[in-house]
Amino acid sequence: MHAIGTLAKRTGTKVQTIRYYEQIGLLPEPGRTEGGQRRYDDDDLDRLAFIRHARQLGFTLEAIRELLDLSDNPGWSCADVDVIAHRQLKEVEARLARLEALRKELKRMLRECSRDTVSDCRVLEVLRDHSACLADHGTGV
Amino acid sequence: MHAIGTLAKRTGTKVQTIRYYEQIGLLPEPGRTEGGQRRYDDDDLDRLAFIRHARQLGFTLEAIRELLDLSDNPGWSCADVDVIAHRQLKEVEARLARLEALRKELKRMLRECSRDTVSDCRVLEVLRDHSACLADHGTGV
DNA sequence: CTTACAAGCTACAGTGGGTAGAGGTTCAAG
DNA sequence: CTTGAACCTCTACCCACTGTAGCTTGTAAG
Ligand SMILES: [Zn+2]
Ligand SMILES: [Zn+2]
Ligand SMILES: [Zn+2]
Ligand SMILES: [Zn+2]
Repeated sequence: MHAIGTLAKRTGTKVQTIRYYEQIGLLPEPGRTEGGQRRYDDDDLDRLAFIRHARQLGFTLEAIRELLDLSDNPGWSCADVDVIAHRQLKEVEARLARLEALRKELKRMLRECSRDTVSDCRVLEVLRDHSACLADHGTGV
Repeated sequence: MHAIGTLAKRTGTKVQTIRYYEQIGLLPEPGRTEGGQRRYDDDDLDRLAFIRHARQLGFTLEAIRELLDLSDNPGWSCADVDVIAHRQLKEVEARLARLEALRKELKRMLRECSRDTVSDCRVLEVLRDHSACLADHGTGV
């Protein structure tokens, strides 16, 4: 039986975060001492470790909820699990593409700046006018 | 003189977002009609376009506030502007590195999965146990 | 000039994923 | 038995919006 602080230390989670996961139904309500303090067993520890690791891999709490549900049915096909992971991969790849474009444009802005006065600053110039910008983030203005 | 909806359409911003920017002091309070509706001039349009473009490049509203302040002093050195842009570049690069690691691990998980039952699913296995994971996201668990 | 209705207004709540603090209680070591 | 670290609940806050409810204003057609 572990106190909440032990769980926190062992999984690298803040105590408040553990209570938050309980509140949103991601962790089950644990047993309590007579005085009302939470006490966890090793299953809770494993479940929290799973959640934290999935969070580190960028899964949303909703996706994690689905994964936990699936993981409770060991005999089922893992196709659904893989669909969730694949969706996550696609999201990561989309964000990567977007960030890569931003990185390129930021580098270019900085490279082209003469480092003189604000009125000549290439960075501000590009920010004022997307047509001076090579990134393809939408066409507003 | 433009109504708020015109500004919204021309900059690809939601009407509520424009009112939000005003509320947090990023856009000045515009004039009003007798009936109380906001009316904007072309300077407001330029300022909003600047904000939206900087947002598309990932700058935070706080950074944008600084950039706008600097941009109001055309004679100053643009060193401060470039510091802000450089900071933003570093943040983008850090996120890129992190996402790249996630992408790699997600791909590996999916490649190695036998696509059989949940109990054998490689995806779940890796999520349960970081030591089966090649990503280097901290040492918690 | 009336009427219809799109577009505007304010105010407040909610999103995701937590984090911080106030103010009080309990556990465990010495 | 005392001390004090760790626990408890509750509330509010972070970012950058977004959505809703319930009302008022502006404008163009008939
Ligand atoms: Zn510059
Ligand atoms: Zn651009
Ligand atoms: Zn699988
Ligand atoms: Zn891992």
